[in-house]
Formats: sequence, structure tokens, C-alpha cells
Amino acid sequence: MTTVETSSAISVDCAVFGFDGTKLKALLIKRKYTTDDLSADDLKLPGSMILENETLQGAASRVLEESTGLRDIFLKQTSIFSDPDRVSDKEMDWICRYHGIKTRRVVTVGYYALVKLTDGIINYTLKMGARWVDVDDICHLAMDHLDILSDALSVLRKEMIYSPVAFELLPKRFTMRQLQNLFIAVLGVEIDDRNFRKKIFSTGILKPTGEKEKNVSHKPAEYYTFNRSEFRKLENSRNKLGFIGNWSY
Amino acid sequence: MTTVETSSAISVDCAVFGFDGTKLKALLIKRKYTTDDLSADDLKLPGSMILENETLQGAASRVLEESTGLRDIFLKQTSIFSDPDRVSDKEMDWICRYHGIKTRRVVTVGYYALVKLTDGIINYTLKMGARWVDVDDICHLAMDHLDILSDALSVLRKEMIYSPVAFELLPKRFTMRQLQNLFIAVLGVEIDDRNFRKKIFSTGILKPTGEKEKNVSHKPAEYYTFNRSEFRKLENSRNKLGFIGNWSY
DNA sequence: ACAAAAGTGTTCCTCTTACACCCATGA
DNA sequence: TCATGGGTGTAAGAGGAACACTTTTGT
Repeated sequence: MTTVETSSAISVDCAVFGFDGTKLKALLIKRKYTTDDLSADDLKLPGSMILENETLQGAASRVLEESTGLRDIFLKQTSIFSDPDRVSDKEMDWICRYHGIKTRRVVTVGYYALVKLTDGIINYTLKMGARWVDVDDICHLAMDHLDILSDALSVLRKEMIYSPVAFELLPKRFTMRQLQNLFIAVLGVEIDDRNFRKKIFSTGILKPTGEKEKNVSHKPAEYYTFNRSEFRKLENSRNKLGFIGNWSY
Repeated sequence: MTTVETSSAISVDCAVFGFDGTKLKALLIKRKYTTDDLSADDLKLPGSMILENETLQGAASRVLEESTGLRDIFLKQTSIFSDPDRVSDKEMDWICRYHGIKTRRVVTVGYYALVKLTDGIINYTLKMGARWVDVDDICHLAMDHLDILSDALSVLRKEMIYSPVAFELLPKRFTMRQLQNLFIAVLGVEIDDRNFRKKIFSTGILKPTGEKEKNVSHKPAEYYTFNRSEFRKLENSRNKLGFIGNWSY
């Protein structure tokens, strides 16, 4: 039996996703404190150490509110990053200085959040010195934040297929095309227009608003809303357990 | 910006599952140190604090090896349990004494492991004072370990449907009936014999051994093995991305 | 009138489901 | 010979995939 005293700092880092109608974006912030060794212009995910009386979920919510001004947004845990060497010594110095703590090790818990992008939020995040960057264009981040982001993205992909998280990324009213573009952007696949509409409508979770696009130089598209209560009903009548061994992939 | 010094002990707890041909079992251990307040006969999941230079996965592997004598078994992270009040003060005393540490808070990371039950392992675990208990019969565990176990079970259920983890729980050679019973036990559903065989065979991931049961008072069943390389092939040719919006549940 | 995106149906095919009887063995 | 579980086929229905043209609007 091992009885070594061992304790670690625990942080959360949030991959915050938004969708601009065409591209999937992630919220990145500039590191505020830089030293000679660490370049001033690299980006990181919003994150924080957890406070004494906080759950991890609570810490992640707080981070989200600090960086976007939003409460009650979709937020879910992904993985934990616990490699003892996940941050270099230099990075460790930075972290201790930035957070005003002293520790030899930081274990971080990844979260992913989904945000409905509006002008208000974009302005707010800009004011906070944050940026919404196309996920496809992100090839480097501070520390292991690219790993955390990639992991979050892969979780998002899975969830998009099996649960209606898509609607967390769309405005209240949206067109079929926006919904379809979202699937295309996140999953990176081509989707047939007709089959897509058929499939979505067959679930009955979309409610037509009767309103249409205006000032578009083509046939205006109808706006829909997500019928969450209808979805709940479907969810409860889940008799789809014949799905034994979908191992075709 | 909050700059409170904060650090926590991090532990791992492992839900270790085994299958005896009919029932799904979990490995439980008795708490070794008891006090006046804590009853001596409650059970917990195998677990440990993480050591200084260990990843979480490493700590979980170590726990598994300590409690089963096995290395290289299936092991995967589930969730993190970080409620500041997840263990009572009394429990906290026990933990500090048991692990020889001093801390105000323990965050624990859940893992689930899958073990091929053999006489060897059952004997080993018995010698270690551990027991294999029907998961259906477990209604109380120390601390929040029942939550951790339930969470692990729900992850196992999902994984059983979408990936071939079933074979981690079966001996190298197994009959169709064993495989089917495993699905029934884990998923809690009825499964039609003929459709099940058809589905499994159609994937091509089972290799007949030509060998049959002996000394059974009925037509002897054939033994099969899991064709992992064939599965890898299937896995790589995953062109099943038409699965858009399986929200029928 | 033209450019641009919205909206709409049908056919083919695969996969899922439901269902009942004979076979091989040990007792 | 009987009890026990192993092993097999088919038909009907649902859901997925592929595919092309007309409609509405702004310019």
C-alpha cells in the first residue's frame, strides 16, 4: 500500500464552439502574461483553476460566463489530461504566476460548450480580447490546448449524430440550409438536400414558423424552431434496442 | 481574476466488470480500516490516490494490477466526481487515514475495466479479499461508489452497442449463447436467437474454431474466437456517415 | 431574362423483424 | 425416449441512398 502525500492543482479548459452559418468556430483567448521565453501571441482555450468549493462543472460555468457573459449554455465534460509532463517547466512558471498559485502539477479537465453566436456575444468576446477562429485554421495553441480542442471536437462530432446538440449552435429561428451546413461543417461530409430534409422532418422535432427570409436574391427559405418538447417525447419512447452490434464501422 | 491557492487530492476508482456466462459481475473490496462510525462491512470499488509521477490511466492500471493481478486489460475513463461534498467528513477521515494523506478534498476519476473471468482470477481476487458481485444485487456501496459504478455501467452499455467491447468480457473461445447472454445481461433486453446469429455472422468478425462443447446434455455448441484483424479492416472502411440524426430515441 | 438557392417524389435496395421446427447429445 | 439447448430460413416491412426539375426572389 502506497502512502505518499500527493496533491495537484486541477483546472478546467473549455473548448467553446460557435457556428456562423457556414463555419464552425472556436473561442480563443490571448495569454495575458508573457515572459521572455513564451511568445506573447499564442492563443489558448478559456480556462481556470477550480476554486475550493466549486465542482468542475461549476468552474467551467464560471469560465464560460467570464469569457462570454452567458449563463446556462450547453456545457459537457470531455476528457482529463493528466500526463505529469503535459506542461513544460516554463509553462508551469507561467501558470503559477498567472493564477497566483504554487504547484508542481496541473491536471486539467476538458469541457466543451456550445454557443449561439450573435452580434452581442461576438462584441462581448472581442471586448474581452477573445477571438472566434475557424476550427479548420487552428493548428497551434498554447500548451496541450490543441489536444483538448481536438478531443472536444471529436466528442462534438459523436454527439451531433446521436443527440440534438446541433440546435445549441443555431439561433432560435434557422433555415434548413443552416442546419444542413452545420452538419456539413462539423462532420465534414456531403449531405443530400432531399434526404436530409426528409430525415429531419420525419422526426417531427422541427416546428415551422411560417416566417421566411427577406431580401435574399433567391427563393426565400422558411424559418424553423426546435421543438424540444416533441423531442423529449420521442426520447422517452425509445424502443430502439434492436441496435445490437452496429459494428459495421 | 481569482487567485486563490487551491489544490486537491486526486484518486481513481475502478468499476471492474466480469461475466460468468450468465450474469454481469463487478469486483468489490471490503474497506480495510474501520472506525466506530463507519460500518466494517460495506464494500467499495478498487481505487487509489494518484502518485506524483503517474497519469490517471497509470494509476488505474496499477489499481487493476493490485486487485486482479492482471496487466493490459481493457480500461477506460468514465466521468469525474468533483462535488466538494461528495465524501462526508467521516469518510474524509477514513480516506486520510487509509491513504496516509492529509487533504480537504478528493476529486475522483472513474474508470471502467473489463476482465475475462477465469478460475485463476477469481481465486486471486478472493485471496485479496475481493468479491465478484452480481451488478443487479448491488444497492449500496461506500461513499458515492454506487454512482461511479452506475455511471460506468451506463458507459459500458453504450460501448457494447457501438464497439466490440463484448469480447473483452468473454474467454478466447466462446459460444454464440455466451455472447448473446452477455448482451442480454448488459443491455437488459430480449434478443431473438436467429436474428442475433445472422447479425453477428454478417459482420464476419467471428472465426469458427471447429471445436465444440463436450459433456453437455444437449447438442453441443461450437466455439468461436473474435477476429480482431477482420474487425480492424471493417473499422477502416467506415463509409457509414449517412447516419445523420439518429434522433429517433 | 437570368442567377441563385429553395423546395419537392420516386425507385431501388438493404437491413430489421417476426416467427417454428428439426438436430445432437447425455441421462 | 426424453429433456435440453443448438442450429437453421423466409417473407413482409421500414428505412436509407441515389437522383433532376420547378419555384421564388432580387438584380
